[in-house]
Amino acid sequence: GVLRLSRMQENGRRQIIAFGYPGDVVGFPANGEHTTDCKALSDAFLISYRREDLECGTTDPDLHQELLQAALSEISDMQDHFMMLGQKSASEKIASLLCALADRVGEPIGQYVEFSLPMSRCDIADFLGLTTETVSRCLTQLRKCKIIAVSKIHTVVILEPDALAALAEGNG
Amino acid sequence: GVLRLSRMQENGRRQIIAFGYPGDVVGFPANGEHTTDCKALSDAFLISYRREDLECGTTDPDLHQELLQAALSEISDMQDHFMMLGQKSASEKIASLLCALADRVGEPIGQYVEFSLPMSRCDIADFLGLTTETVSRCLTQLRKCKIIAVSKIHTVVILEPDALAALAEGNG
DNA sequence: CGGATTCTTGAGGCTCCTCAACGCCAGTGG
DNA sequence: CCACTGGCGTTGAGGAGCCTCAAGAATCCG
Repeated sequence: GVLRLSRMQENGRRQIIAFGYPGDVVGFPANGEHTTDCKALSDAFLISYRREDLECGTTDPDLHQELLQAALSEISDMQDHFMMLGQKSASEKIASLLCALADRVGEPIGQYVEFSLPMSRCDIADFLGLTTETVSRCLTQLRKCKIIAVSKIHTVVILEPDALAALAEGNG
Repeated sequence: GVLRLSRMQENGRRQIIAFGYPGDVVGFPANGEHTTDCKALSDAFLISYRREDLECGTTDPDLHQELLQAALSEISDMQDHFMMLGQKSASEKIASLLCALADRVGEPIGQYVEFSLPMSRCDIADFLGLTTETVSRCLTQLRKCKIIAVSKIHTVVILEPDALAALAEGNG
């Protein structure tokens, strides 16, 4: 299923670090400490590994190797996320997220691409560094421009992928 | 010395991913691709490793292990950076950065802590997702509040570490 | 010194946040 | 069946914070 990885501050502020989709490796520890919360947004199937097996490279070199590759891939994804958080406007952030999800889990329906958003608007907001109101406004704006359609409340159809991609890159 | 790791977009927008200080491991590849620029802000001494040695865990398990630990630590640091980019105001971002640098490279001078900022205001801005003007304004505001002092233009003295930490956490 | 670059400061505007109200839906209990 | 409730999403009005644009200091370098 889909996982939500988040981190909280004392003030109650929350940042969603990432959404975990099937095939992702999650739960990287730092100094033996886990600093993130993880919640399943839908029924999920997890495979767990024992830390000793992972940290001691000698027992299973292949597994160790896979873990390293997963960590490197995670770093690269996080760098993309940085661009989004630091440099993009609200509508660009929304467009970027929709594009990324379409590539990741989109399914062709007729001539269009459709996917579900199992996370709430609030989750999206905390992921993108926005508020739920802004997320909602940007989505309705995209609807009005006929770039996307929202069939069910948590299901999005991409009508104009090129326009969406252009928006995501800041060329809208 | 100090390194600056950044990533560019086609539009000319830039995001500083991290500043590399002595002891840091930098240059994690993803899928064999390097997607970040790296520039030395001061004379720097680098140790390079051959990729084959790193990727093939069998030749040197200890080195491989160290690399994994470095990657995990990097992920943790990046998660902190997410909190900053997504959830904090401009002055909170500046305070957070100054706190982090003080912990990392601050040197006690008399009863205060001092350190140098080898990066330009523009670099700081692109690191925090702000503009140079906003960075400058926040710094002068901190000066006027007697929380910091700017002796030379790239040298900061922390006068009130507690106040700075409170600001960084959003309790200012 | 002169020129270039960086930093600072100011005025004004735009984006996004805050606060608030309303609609929709599901669950609950009478 | 309906009223009530709470959670979530949408929409609006207003304002704060940050950006844009611009000009003036400060610093660096030839």
